[in-house]
Amino acid sequence: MVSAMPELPEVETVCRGLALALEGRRLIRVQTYRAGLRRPFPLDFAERLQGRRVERIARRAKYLTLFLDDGWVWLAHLGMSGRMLVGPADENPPGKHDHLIVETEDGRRVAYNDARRFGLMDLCVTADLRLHPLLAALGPEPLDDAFTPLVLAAALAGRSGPIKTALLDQTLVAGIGNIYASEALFRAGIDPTRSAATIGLEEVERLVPAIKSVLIEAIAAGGSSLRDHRRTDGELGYFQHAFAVYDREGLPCPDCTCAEGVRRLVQAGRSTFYCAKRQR
DNA sequence: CGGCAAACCTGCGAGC
DNA sequence: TGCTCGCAGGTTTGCC
Repeated sequence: MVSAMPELPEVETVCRGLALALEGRRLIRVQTYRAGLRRPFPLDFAERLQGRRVERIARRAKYLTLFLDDGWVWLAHLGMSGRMLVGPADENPPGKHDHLIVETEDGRRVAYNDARRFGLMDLCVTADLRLHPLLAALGPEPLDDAFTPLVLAAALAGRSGPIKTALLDQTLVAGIGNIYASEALFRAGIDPTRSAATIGLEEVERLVPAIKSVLIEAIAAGGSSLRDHRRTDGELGYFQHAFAVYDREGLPCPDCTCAEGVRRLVQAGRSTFYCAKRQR
């Protein structure tokens, strides 16, 4: 069994699990159980996957890219509640919210399960992948060496909105979501409500390593399992136990025991968690 | 262009 | 036990 929930570390965890199950394998059976997710599946989606061998699986931001042997790429996004469940190919009927099931020549089965159906599937010619409308505008990968303080500082300049909201903008840097935005700002000691443009270079020089370290540690932990995320082997990720502030309203942060504890506020409709004493 | 609210859809936990 | 409300990891659209 496998699955996921989607910020960069969770998608990376799913990517690695899927690679173990599918790379080098031919898809001998593909079945969809509804017309699509947040948008319709591509025309003849199941037929176009059927019989193809999966050569390689990679991740770009929160997207999974499965490279097929006919020069096409299967592009998948997990939305909020999407999982990839890996198991033996048996005769079990599709489970509740299973929307797509593939079976491999060596007897494995991967079910895409997504209660909220915010996920997305598409097909794209490999040569055009970088130009795909969903990928073309994405910012740098935060774990790439090319993602440097100078790059982030340039992206933040001129943005009047809060730094926390800016980190969620996938065109600025791709892959950070609501959990890791709060956690990275805590590590960097930066108040999430500050205007992005006011974050000085020395602060950006703390923020970039903070982003990288929290993502790397979360990947090593198999991601964070709050509600949905599972690893490919069915185990829970455990990084949620390492949260300093996320979902910890009123509790002390690791660095201080101020009476009010971690604060929660809403920015652009999303919860933000931070320590007012530790973050300035 | 920037920023924000709402919408997409279902499940779950808290409170009554 | 059961109902209602609020909230949830993401992205897109539309309005100001």
